[in-house]
Amino acid sequence: MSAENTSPSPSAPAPSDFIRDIVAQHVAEQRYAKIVTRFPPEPNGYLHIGHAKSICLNFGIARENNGRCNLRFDDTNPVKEDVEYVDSITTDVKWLIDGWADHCLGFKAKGTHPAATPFNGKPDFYLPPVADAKSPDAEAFFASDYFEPLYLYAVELIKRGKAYVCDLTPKETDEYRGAPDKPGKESPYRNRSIAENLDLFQRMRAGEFPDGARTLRAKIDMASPNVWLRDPLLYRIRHVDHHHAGSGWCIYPLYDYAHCLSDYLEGITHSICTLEFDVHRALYDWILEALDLPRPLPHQYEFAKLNLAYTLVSKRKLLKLVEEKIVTAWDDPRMPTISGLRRRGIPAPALREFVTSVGVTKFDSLTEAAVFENVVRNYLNGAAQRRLAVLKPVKIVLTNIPAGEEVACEAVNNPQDEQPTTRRIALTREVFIESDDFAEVPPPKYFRLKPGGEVRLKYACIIKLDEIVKDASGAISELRCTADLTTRKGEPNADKKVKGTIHWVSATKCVEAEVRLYDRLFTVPEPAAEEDFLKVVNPKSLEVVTAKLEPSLAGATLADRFQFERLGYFALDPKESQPGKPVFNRTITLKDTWAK
RNA sequence: UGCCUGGUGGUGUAAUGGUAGCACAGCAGAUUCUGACUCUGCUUGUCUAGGUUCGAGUCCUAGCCGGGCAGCCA
Repeated sequence: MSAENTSPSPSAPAPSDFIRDIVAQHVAEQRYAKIVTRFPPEPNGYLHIGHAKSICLNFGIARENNGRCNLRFDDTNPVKEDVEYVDSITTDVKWLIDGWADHCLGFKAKGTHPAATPFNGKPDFYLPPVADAKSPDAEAFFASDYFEPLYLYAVELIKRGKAYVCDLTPKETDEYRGAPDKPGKESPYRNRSIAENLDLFQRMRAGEFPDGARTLRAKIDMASPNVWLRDPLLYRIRHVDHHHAGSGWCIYPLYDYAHCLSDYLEGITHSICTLEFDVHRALYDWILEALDLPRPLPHQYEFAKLNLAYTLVSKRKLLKLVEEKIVTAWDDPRMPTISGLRRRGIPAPALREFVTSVGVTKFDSLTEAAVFENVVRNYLNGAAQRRLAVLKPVKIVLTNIPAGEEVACEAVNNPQDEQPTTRRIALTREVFIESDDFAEVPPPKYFRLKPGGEVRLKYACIIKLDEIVKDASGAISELRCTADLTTRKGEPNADKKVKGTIHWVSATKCVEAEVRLYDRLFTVPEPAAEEDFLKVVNPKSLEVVTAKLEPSLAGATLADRFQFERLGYFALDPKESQPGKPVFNRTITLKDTWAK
């Protein structure tokens, strides 16, 4: 990959969008010493394909500008969060950016916290220098590591008369807020003295009050047309331990308060989020300005999140699919989670290519599934080794080949390679072909095997169907054919043309494997728009078969990507495949323009 | 009937006052030892109405339509 090529794959042009335009302008005017972005997931679920878009945007901007992108857990709500998710998210991010933007990944030394350090004569907090993300002593950033500075900033806000402790109940707070088209009402606790606020806030931290009894609120404007400016809550009381911060706290900051200050502490320059946070930007700016902080302030930019046809990207709904056992787990290969896509066999560069190709705008769009499928096929077409496999076998007996004889054939590993390599496969008396590749009563324009018809066995020779043998129940037990060995490569009739070429495996030299065939999880393009998305789950999203594979597939490794010729792209299941007992997942089918 | 934001072929996206382009999808054909890939051709678009301008997808005004926002979630 050339140094100036900033795209997710070596061949595509460097991406350009309205956010990158803004960053480019800031770089041109040297507004910041270094471009620093962040990816701030809440550890309350697994990352999905929508997050992949955000990851590629944030890390992409970092790598294109010799900057950095911090992985920061936005873990301010201990009630919903868990270390299980911290681990899965870290794994997923690293997997997605590996070999592309891993050198931009901002991590810190394990266990470190910001230290109080004056800056330009003002009190401020400094983070330790970033650590090598590949070191075992490094970890991601955590908003919960900033609880102490955040608390001190809140005290400062109180001292400046810009925050107060409010005793309204949750219900009252709601009523006082008013409605979008109706101004709110000021809290009766709004004008407490600074001394009283300081005392109360300190006692909130000390644990003197029960959950929900008091909050810390910003003093802004209860009549603002933007409801997020109507004295928003900054802190709430929660007497629970925190998965990362431990047991030291019973007050926890809310998103709006924690996020902008976390960005500030980390020296983030461009804080990129999705459209629904647009109305929060005024609050983001208000908090930072109210504190009169000494260093350059971060700014928030919003883009439209990814919507993909036939898929859901709501953590709540994805969790429901797991809980209802509609899928086996968060990383079920049918899930749009990053771990599910990985398990399905989608290569990280293909995922990056896709989420980059849809672009970055403020337009709420719905991307067709075909776009994703095209990118995956395109990538795999170049990357996958061709192999022969039969999913639903029908036995063929080549009556003119003696039992025990092996006819050596040469198969191409990948015709897309500039210098394709080959391997040997053996044609034997008995072989399996795909049941779809035979029709006793063929439809019009059927190119495959039919009574009295000829077809080529790929890499081998042309065969002619002589006889259909059925068992007592009328089911086909075998097809007796004659092989024309003179049509093999290198033989006199090698160039003989037949309409159909089909795949096959030797019945005596093959290996068996479980193969999982996946289809889309939902039957409608917009499952999220359904009143009950569980009612549009595709009942046929998974089919399991015992397939016959060419022997070389017994040596498949997790990193391998295969095209089972004429069927699709397949990869070993990293979770359930065992040595000697392989399990393959179908990543995606080949395009099929043959009318079914 | 509040605030924010957006509207370019079927879908997604580009054009930053100067030839509406690209990708995917679709259709037709060529090629093919994968009905894949590849190649060729075709269909289809600036929300509406005014205005500014030599010239408007782009700027202005009004309207229409869509999305988001009223958690002690993020």
